[in-house]
Amino acid sequence: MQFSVRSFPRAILHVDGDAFFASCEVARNPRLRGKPVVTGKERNIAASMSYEAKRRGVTRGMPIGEIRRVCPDAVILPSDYETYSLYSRRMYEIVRRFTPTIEEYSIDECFADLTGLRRLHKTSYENIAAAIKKELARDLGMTFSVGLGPNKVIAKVASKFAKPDGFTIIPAKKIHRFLADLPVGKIWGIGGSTSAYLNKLGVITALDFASKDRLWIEQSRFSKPYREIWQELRGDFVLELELSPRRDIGSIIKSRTFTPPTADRAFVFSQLSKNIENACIRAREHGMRAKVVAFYLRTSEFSHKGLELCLAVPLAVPTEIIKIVGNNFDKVYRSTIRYRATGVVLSSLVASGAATLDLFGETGRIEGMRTVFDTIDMLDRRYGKHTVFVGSSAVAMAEPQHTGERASIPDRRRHLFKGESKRQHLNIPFLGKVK
DNA sequence: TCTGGGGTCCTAGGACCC
DNA sequence: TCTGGGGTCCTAGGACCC
Repeated sequence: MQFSVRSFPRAILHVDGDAFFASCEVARNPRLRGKPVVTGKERNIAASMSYEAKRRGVTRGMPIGEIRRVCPDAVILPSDYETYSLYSRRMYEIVRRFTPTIEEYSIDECFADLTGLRRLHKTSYENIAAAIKKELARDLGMTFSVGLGPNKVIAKVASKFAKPDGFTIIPAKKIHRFLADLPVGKIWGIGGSTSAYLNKLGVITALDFASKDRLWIEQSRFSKPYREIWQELRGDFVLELELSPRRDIGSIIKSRTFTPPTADRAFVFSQLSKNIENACIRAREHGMRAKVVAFYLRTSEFSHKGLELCLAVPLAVPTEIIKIVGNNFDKVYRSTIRYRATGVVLSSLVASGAATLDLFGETGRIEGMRTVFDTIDMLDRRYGKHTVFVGSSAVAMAEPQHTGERASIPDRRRHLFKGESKRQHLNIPFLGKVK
């Protein structure tokens, strides 16, 4: 078989969190270290378990009752996706210290392209990969299995080769050694149906597949994804990384014009609230919080007037920002002037990760809100934006004739925040009660 | 009105992933 | 190996138009 001559025509890294959810729980609460930890209590089945729990016989999907039987001292916790996604963002940020070319593949995995970075870091690809792995463990308090290969498929083989805490380098010339004993169905992208078909054709191991020639592949009528996997198993680089945008943007602007112009204070403020909400969604998408908030009102004569506010604590929580802006709104608003637009600028953004290294020491109230809005972000991703929205934006959401939005408002748009009282219990129909 | 090739768009279903 | 829900990608086929 003819594999690539060079070891790393491209140097692709795959990083895979070990027992990620359980590891996040341990990282957050060091007293759990060394104990059998299981998450998934809210669904009554194990979603993720520490290696201590795995050694005691706990498996994915095992009912809680059975877990207690096989491992009576298991620490069983409900899933806390807000925390897991926070650790996930931190993971990406650490990898980004070494390369901007990263694909955020899933909550506990990413790919990174190290090609061309030997000069910058003045060392080999292997040493760069080792340094990334070391910083991940040091800064996150959990282990990762890391694989380096000439493409994504081989990098995946490498990271799976030794788990947990694995570190596997597969230069193109050594690929065949790693594929010889690997069942073809273990390859990323080859599932049960295709491996059954391959087995019928006499292809049992990944090496069997990689050794087939192009004519055989064409005659066997494989679709594009399988032809690409076959190429990558031979050492070619085919599957591009789907690059995830950097999160450290400088500022976020949200503005909206409405017609006709109006002097209605409540309406203008609700428009501004809606912009703040949208800007905060953006900030949280990027894992950032603002230290400075500016808002402005544009008059029907196209002049505009605004105010810049410095926050004591970096925020990406709309209710807090809306409250602060509300306290300063009348410094800008005049009841005799008709307005045609509002806008908000969030600037001096800081990464939530950096700003929250002392995350669990922050004030309870804001921390509670952060959890609420992480949950809302999750619902937005799942059910579409503005499934839930804050009370002061309700007028803006419900008046399509002013904003040009479609008139129909889906049933699941529930008004969850009554007024601006501080602590609410949100009745989110899909999740039950969320605090 | 018919024949026919070729393009675009949409949908359904299969396969696979986390 | 199974559980389960949600999402993406690809392909094939149908409808439609020129």
